[in-house]
Amino acid sequence: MTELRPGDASLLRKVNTQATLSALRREGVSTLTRLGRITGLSRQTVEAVLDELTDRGWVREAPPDEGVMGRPARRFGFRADAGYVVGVDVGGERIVVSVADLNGEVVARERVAVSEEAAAPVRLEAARRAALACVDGAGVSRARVLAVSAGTPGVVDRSGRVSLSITLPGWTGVDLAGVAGRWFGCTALAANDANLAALAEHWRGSAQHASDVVYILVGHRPGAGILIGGRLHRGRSGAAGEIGTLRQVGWEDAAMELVKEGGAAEVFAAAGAGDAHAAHRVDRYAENLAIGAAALVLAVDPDLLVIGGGYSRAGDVLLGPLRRHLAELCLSAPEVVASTFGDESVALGGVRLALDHVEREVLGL
Amino acid sequence: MTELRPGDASLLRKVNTQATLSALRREGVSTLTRLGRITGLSRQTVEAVLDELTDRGWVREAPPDEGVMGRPARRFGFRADAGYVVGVDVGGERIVVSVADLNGEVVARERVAVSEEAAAPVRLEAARRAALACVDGAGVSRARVLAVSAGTPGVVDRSGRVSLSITLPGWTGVDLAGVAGRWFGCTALAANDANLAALAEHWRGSAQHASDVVYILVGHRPGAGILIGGRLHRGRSGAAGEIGTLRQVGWEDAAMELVKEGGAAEVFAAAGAGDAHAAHRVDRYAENLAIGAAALVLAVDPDLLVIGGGYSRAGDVLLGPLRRHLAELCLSAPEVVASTFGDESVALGGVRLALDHVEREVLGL
DNA sequence: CCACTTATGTAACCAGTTTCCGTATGTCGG
DNA sequence: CCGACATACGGAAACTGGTTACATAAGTGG
Repeated sequence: MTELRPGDASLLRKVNTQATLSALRREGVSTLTRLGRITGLSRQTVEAVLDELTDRGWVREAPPDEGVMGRPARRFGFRADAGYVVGVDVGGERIVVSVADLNGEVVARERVAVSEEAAAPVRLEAARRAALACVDGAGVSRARVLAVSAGTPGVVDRSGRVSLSITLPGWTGVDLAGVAGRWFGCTALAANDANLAALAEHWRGSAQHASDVVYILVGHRPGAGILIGGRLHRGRSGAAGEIGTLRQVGWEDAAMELVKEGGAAEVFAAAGAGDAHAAHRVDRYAENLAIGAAALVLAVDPDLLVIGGGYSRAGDVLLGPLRRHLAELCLSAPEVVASTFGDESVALGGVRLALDHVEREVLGL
Repeated sequence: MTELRPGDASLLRKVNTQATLSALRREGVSTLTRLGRITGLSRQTVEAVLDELTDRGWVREAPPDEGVMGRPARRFGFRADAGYVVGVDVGGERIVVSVADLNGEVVARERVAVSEEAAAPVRLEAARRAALACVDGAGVSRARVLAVSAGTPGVVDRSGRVSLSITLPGWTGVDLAGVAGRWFGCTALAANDANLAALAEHWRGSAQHASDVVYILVGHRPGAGILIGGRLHRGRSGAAGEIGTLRQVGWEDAAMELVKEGGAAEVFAAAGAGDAHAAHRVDRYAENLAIGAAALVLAVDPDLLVIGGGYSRAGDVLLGPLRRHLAELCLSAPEVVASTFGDESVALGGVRLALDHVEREVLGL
């Protein structure tokens, strides 16, 4: 049932432009002949495509290599600085911003604390300042920002509006994408933070070789993001992965248990050091977490389960018990790994989502 | 990160062949000019494509229309009888077979009872006989069967082997796809029954306009199938949707409750007639069912929840309470509808899966 | 300075699509 | 029965995009 539109010759050019461009981006800088070999296209075609891309501003000719045999080849490079994207993590306690070029190289980061009790306008203004400061600090003209993506806890609907937030005051109903779009006057997207973190992990983290991924962002209130076939699955109302809502899962009060006496970090540290009482509490937490994780794993049957968020820093102190409980609950539990990015992952996922948008819309597929 | 292979001119022909063929299949029988208008291609191109398809045997020229103005147009039709596919439901108590042509029109059905205690070889032999009888009965040459798909309860892995069956004796480990492939000497696929039923519902049933679908096959032991973006999502080991495994969900014994005193059908009938005790028992069952359904709904956030299987015949007697309990458990519950096909749905889904395979592999995309 | 290596540039050719126009073949009205 | 009209077919020419082949350019190395 694949709806396939017919095409004339210009479709070929589109396809070949796409292929050449993505090959060039993988290579960084490359010669015509080399690109031809990689893509399987003739040198002529590659040349025509690159000429067009140069005109459009996406590609720049680089000085030829010296000291090699034979006539020096013309070299071309993708103009990663032709545009930039911004990923923003609007969290409960802090705002993290990453600015990246079109290669996804992060050129600037920003991190500011924000009160968990901050009202929505205050939080949004803090995010705006952080985003602008990050772009300005990188020496990037604001006009060259092509897309912004924001991630935040809670349910974010298809239009980028926060349709339900349990933890942040006044956050429900905020049109996050709409607001973020006005920061730079470009298109903006918004999604749940765990969703973005999952994207980041699949892009450059520990989930690179997995196709179906469940990512659980553990913290005060765990959230989850799902990748199906390497692509973000958000669901009808953007609520995919919100398994924590189910009372039977017990995610609501899982963390309460953990922070009852002292901070969570201390508990993990003590458990790691051999404190039996702390280990027991971590085990209880892991057990709670495993029920929700198992529900997601059984529903989706992913290749990989990634654990991220603040508590994931505890590493195997948390992952060990979690694996054990998960194995008890599931027919065949997938591999469980920790996130490779710390609390940068949401902003980095925002970068990826924004890049996806740019690649689709601006580069034109 | 869409990996796009470059192409030469022959790619165009492939694309346009595909587009023309699918347009022709929608139209049934059509003229060159009309197909040209629909696809946006020139009449010449359509003609060339159809000539090629005629040579390859997929298309046949039909006698021209009479009584219309102007020169009679050559008419072409898709040769739906160029091949056939078989869908088989290898259930606990019965085996259902559907044979369909390449348009998916079901040309023959077969249904035989089988004991729930039947050993695997007996069940397989019964399925084989039913499948052969169905094909023979339709007057279809066995050699023209291009693909077979079988659905069965339990977990079926990517290779079509039953990797876990709880209900059927000796069923775990059976290479269902391998066995079915020998029936007609063609490629065979196998999947979980709820998965196939979900496909059927999306193809021609109540889920036609939904993109993400959760289908729950209710019965002695409920199972679930998931469609993401209209495509079957089976997961790493084919276990996607096996939420019933989770003890907290309580699907294992949900039906026990219902059949404790008398048959399930009687309970539903009594509840429908106003028997308060029966209604209470149905409500209890619905409550149990709703927990697992909620877990799937929260994980996937589908556009639609379809309830199928034997018990779904009870209609709103079951769906009413289910909707109520689901609304309590989910943030925003999706629409809940009953399956439109009775116990034909699994076999019909098998037909669809087999057709997908034929369209992809044989027609060549 | 000459041999060698590698890339470029030009021309011919091919595949697929479209446009154009003349021709064929039917219906309809007188 | 015949001419007007409507509609579709069939072939030629042009265009776009791609490939192959080959001569030429521009370096390195002895």
